Amino acid sequence: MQPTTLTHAARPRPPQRRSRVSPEQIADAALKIVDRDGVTALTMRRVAAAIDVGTMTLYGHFRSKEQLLDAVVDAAVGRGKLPALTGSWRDQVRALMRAANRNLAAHPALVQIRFAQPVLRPEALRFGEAGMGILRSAGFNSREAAHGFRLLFTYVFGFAGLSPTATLDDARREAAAAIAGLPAEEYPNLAENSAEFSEAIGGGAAFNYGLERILDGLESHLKARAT
Amino acid sequence: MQPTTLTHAARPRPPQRRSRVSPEQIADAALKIVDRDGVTALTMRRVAAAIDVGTMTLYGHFRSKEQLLDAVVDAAVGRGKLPALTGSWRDQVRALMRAANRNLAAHPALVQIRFAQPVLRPEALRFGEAGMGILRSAGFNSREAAHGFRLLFTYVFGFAGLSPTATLDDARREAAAAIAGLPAEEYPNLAENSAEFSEAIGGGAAFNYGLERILDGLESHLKARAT
DNA sequence: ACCTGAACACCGTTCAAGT
DNA sequence: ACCTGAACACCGTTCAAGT
Repeated sequence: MQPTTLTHAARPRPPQRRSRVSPEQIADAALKIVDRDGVTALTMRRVAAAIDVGTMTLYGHFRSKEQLLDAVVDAAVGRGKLPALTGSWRDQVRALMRAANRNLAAHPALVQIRFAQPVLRPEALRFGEAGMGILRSAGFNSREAAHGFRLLFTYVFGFAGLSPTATLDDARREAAAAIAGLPAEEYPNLAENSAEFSEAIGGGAAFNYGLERILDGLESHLKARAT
Repeated sequence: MQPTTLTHAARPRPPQRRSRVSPEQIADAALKIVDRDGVTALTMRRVAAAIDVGTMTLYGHFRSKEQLLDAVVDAAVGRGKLPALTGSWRDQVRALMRAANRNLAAHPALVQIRFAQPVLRPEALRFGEAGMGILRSAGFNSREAAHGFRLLFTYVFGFAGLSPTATLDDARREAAAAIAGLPAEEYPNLAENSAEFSEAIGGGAAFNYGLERILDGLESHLKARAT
């Protein structure tokens, strides 16, 4: 857009034919928008403007916005590397799920995208591969490992999806305020445990409590089968 | 719109001043659209057309589309009655969660709406009230009950969110196809357990397996605390 | 060959005018 | 007082024209 002065390259053809954009550049720009302003802020026009390109140029790389969203998921998932997996199966599952939770927390919009369209792309399936491997090695049979992984995946995913978009403290205050507005006779248990209920709507302690209960449940199932 | 002939009411004032619409009528019409065509099909213009009213009339009852969505959630949640709660705490929690799962399955769009905006409305909080009551009575302390309910809620919600929008069989076929397309050396555990992995992505058996593991985990925590 | 402005068929919502 | 058409500032995407 602005006149550029390239001192090191004085070629006969037009100075900068608009540096060709790659699909990766586009996906990165889209991910940045989505992380900063949420999934509703992601429009083709805005992505194009962010990389200083005509809107229609994006359609040379992606057939539709949906396909661009797939690429955004890939970009975000690929960025989160799997953790080192050592120790007991329980240690390994814990590490894997915490890594997934961290990655989803870093890219909250992933969850919303995931809901609109199931993600069965190679990058995302690495997570399933790792989980199935741990559970099979631990002694779960094929069906149990599959269901067990699904349980863990569902929890991690649901937790991220339910995580407040505002700050956690604000969300807790809102929850407490909502409970305070209820008739206490009709909602005695919420009224009595309002602070704890509001505290548990998110955060690391809540995540870990749930994860450990699930691991307890899987472990007791494994032991019951062994005897 | 069309000229109507009202034989039974020949009043001096205009024949049918456009029967006044209530917020409930609007929310019901919106819920019907959302259940039939998904949340992306829900537009103010379409809701208005469905009840044969000018688009702007809706804004006489709801300040914004977001507020209308809140009312849609209320309408859907209010329709699903809480089940009778009898038996052990485990029986009661199971019944409650299965009812919630059934209700979310009946209104898949609820999950998407819920992700966009936390739902802290009285109707929705009845579910939390019931859950907290059961867990407190079972002997969990305030903090444990809150975290335990959050775990259960997260699971039920996540399960519904991850449930395929297409038919379950189609989704399973797609998952199996995606795994078949992966390099087996890099994804050995998915390749070996492809059938079970695809089976576990949804359905009653998968839901129940996860729920029972969570209940196992909560129960072992309760017993450990008792000793 | 590659890029892209104009245009089309939609949105949610404001505003001013209808009755 | 209640209702609502026109208009505004947006969308995703098609199409035809630019280079």
